[in-house]
Amino acid sequence: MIQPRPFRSVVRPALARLLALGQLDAPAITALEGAIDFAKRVPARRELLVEGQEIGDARLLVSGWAVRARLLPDGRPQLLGFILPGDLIGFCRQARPLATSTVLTVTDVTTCALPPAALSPSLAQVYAISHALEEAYLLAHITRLGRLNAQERIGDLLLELNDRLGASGLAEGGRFELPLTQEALADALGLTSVHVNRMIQQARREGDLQWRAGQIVLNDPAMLAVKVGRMPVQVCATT
Amino acid sequence: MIQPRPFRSVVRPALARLLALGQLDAPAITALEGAIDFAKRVPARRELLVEGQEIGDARLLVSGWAVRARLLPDGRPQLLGFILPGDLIGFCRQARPLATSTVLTVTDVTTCALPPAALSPSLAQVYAISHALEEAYLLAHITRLGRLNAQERIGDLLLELNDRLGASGLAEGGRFELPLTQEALADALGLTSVHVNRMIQQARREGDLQWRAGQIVLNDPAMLAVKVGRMPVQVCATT
DNA sequence: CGGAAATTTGAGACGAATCAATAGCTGTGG
DNA sequence: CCACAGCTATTGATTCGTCTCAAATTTCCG
Repeated sequence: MIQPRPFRSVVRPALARLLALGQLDAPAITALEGAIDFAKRVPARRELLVEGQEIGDARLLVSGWAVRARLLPDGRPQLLGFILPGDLIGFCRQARPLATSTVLTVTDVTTCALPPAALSPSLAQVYAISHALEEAYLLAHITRLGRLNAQERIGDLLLELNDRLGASGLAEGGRFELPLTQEALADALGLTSVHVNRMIQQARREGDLQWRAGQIVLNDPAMLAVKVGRMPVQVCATT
Repeated sequence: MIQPRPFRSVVRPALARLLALGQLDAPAITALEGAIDFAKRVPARRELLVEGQEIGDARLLVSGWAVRARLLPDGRPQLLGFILPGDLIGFCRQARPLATSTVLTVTDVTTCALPPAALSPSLAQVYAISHALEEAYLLAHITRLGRLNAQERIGDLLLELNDRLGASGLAEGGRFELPLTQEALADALGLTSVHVNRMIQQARREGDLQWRAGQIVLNDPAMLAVKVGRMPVQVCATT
């Protein structure tokens, strides 16, 4: 029998992530599955949005990783946040919005059109939660940069990624794919790649993590969370 | 003749700021003026929202300053962003939202209920722009903490405050009230108050600014912007 | 006027950056 | 299948920016 939806297994994480944010009714799920079937591939290191340019229609990241980044006058980038499967891209409410940051693909990626929120109240609610979470991650990033030292920043970011990927089934037991170079990590964390390297090695020596061939294993996420003073994220009350 | 609206002069900045964000139709302005007439006073150093607790109805900051902050386990606060007259407080779209940060009054403050967006499309648009701007300021803050040195961080933040206060008429020609201690500045910028002090003095010596009795004067905002590599903020296309 | 808060100053320590070089890995073409 | 190019990761030596601790001074406010 021919498989009608070839990407189904790849697609599950994005859908799983949205479902983890809140109940979705049948029309919403149908619309999302339909949209995902028409997902388009984009190679690594391409611009999905450019800071200051007009944003077209919002999209959903179906698979792969992207980042929000800002390029400084001196050429060095500051990575503002990571966009993972199930995250929205360019979702805003004002008319004729301009991108406040550049969005770059990190890996090969698939994205699809975002079904309109008007389609279902449950869909609108999930989008709102997703948007609120995105802001919460920005706040967490400010705190990381403002008050944590290098070792804590790395640990805290990896824990956030572990949590977020966990919601879509892309992380389990502290283990997940991390398609980032140490330099990219440095650009996110306000450090140099040399120093990130030293701190990663220290974390390895201290038994906090393993990292080989793009695979991260956090040996004890709960313990690491205590070590770096991490706080959980929640944006709405669950009944 | 008796003045019907005693706060009118204090109130203008908040209204001016909203008008600066976009056209507002008559019903929207009427509703805002009406809401502002019932503004309530809150003394300095009170919590308007508490991280993790449910947010009630959104409010508008009419006068005074507030901050979004996160308290770390070790007790030190990280200030995430400043809330100025005309800014929204607790504006979100998801059901039963929880505050992602604590909001503290810095000075004595007045706030009023936020007229519902449903009242007028122009009001909804202005709220959306305000919300998008708030996110843009978070991104700017991440960049400050991630890639600027102490001197640049201070200059860049003061320039942002100058721009934002300028939109409501509370800053003019680089001059504005700054009701913050050097310690608060340090808590926002990921520095110590000792180091903020030294850098402020250096900025004074270099002729970049004056700061006496809570009044800041940026001697040459445009030049300072070049010096710290500052980028402007814009969130939607103006026709 | 008195006391608390905020600012200022100094000396020394430490974390992270910088500069520079080496080693490992990946893919590509001959 | 090997050689080479170009990233990515690793290591070392040194410098620099910011923190820490401590104390003095000024400003603010009741």
